[in-house]
Amino acid sequence: MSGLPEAFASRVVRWQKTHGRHALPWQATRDPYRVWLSEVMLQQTQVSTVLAYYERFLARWPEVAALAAAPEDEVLGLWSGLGYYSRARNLHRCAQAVVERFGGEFPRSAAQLATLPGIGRSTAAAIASFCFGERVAILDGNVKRVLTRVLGYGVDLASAPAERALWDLATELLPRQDLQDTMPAYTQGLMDLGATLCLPRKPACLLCPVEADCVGAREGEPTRYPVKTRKLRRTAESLWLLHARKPDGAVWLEKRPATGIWAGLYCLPVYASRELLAGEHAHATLEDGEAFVHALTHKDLHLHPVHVATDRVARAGGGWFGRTEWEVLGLPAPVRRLLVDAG
DNA sequence: CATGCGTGGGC
DNA sequence: TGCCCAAGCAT
Repeated sequence: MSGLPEAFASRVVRWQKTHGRHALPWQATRDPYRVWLSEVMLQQTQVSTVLAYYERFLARWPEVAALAAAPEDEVLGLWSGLGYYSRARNLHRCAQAVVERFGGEFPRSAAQLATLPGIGRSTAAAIASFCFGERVAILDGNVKRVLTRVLGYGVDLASAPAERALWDLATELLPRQDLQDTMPAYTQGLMDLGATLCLPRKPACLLCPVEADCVGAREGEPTRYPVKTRKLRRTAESLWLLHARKPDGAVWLEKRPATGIWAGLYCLPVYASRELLAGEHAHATLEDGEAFVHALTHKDLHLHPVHVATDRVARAGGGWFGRTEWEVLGLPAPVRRLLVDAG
């Protein structure tokens, strides 16, 4: 391998220390609780979105035992709006597992971390490398882009063998010396390269510390990587939302089932058709609100609010919530928006 | 191995 | 504007 690995790693480390990001609120610590909290929030979520949520969580639960002792509904309430809500429920379960299985201290190896709920291979490696200097590779979206370009790795990562091979290559490229110092900077450096220079559409190769190593740059078309042949197939679905309000302004909400969309959140009653909704409220005067589209990654949800003024909803498992009550619940973003707009 | 799972931002 | 993308994981 012509000595590429060592040169590559030290270039990334040196660049991170001088040109990488150092001011993010979860970077000034090796406390695994804070690093874990940030890593889970950052899964498929951009830094700018996470910042406010991270500060609120840390202020509310300064350590893992406090989070473990919280009610799940309160965790979902603070997570509300961040998306991918299974992360919040796994976060809570993980905190409880750290307390119960590990006496309140996060385990110090990536292998042990990966046994905890919501911590997969990449998140485990991020925590272990940042906090404990372990020599383990992360492979998130940013790093996949950086490494496939540097290596000229032209196999579609949708195939599992291709992704396994890239994990192996990522491991070979890791630093080999002075790991307590180099591993945190290397891990952060790959993320920073992907987030600030090695961009999806317009990579800034002239500023890149590993341009000399980069097959994609040498070929003249780094944006060819990563290769993606599979096309995203979008679908659409219509849902009707019963917006029942009492004269005092309270709203009828139900906790959603533990699986599927918005699992565990509080929500207006959801129906697959106008007829199903109307059939359940034959005696009430229904007023159709303005439908709107809520876009998910794979699906457009066409949401149809149906307003009804009543103080009786004949459904099991829900309840009336006044504004100060529903404001702090975990609500789907479009439902929160609808309730806020309705006053 | 493929799919489901949120939301917001960039171009 | 319709895509693509974002510090992925669980099933």
